[in-house]
Amino acid sequence: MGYWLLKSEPGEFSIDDMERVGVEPWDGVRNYQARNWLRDHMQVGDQAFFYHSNCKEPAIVGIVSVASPAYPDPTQFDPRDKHFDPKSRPDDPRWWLVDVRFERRLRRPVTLRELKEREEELEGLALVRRGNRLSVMPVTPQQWAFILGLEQQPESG
DNA sequence: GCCAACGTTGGC
DNA sequence: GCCAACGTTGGC
Repeated sequence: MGYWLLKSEPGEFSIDDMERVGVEPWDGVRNYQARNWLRDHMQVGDQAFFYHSNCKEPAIVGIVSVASPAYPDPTQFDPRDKHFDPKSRPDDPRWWLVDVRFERRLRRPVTLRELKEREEELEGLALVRRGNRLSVMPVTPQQWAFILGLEQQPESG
């Protein structure tokens, strides 16, 4: 079982939206490293943290699961879509996605600030590295378990 | 292949 | 809204 973290701007698509729709195509990823994780490493059934970025309180707020194998992101071929990529060809798609399924909310948001305070335990997690912009990143089983442990504690600091 | 310019991300 | 960090682009 693989573990991941997916960023989403709550102004665009929040955990509320995720819960309401149930299953969502994770489209719009336009970063090659993130694309590679999606396309080459995600497996159906993998678990992922749902992270709110670029907002008042950046935090992990929920858990989703991978609900489909990777397939070409249809928005790259739609000229009216803001994620349209004129250089991508249907016979050689550049951008891929998976469907994700809502699993649950965390008992409380586990904030970025809090995660950074525990950098010793979360060493290597891209999210807490300075300047990181990756929107799809792997999480180790140890990091996954540690963050689930944080969820069970009241926020400190 | 270098690297300056530019656009985007995302915390603050 | 600011701006540092980073990825991409394109001239050379």
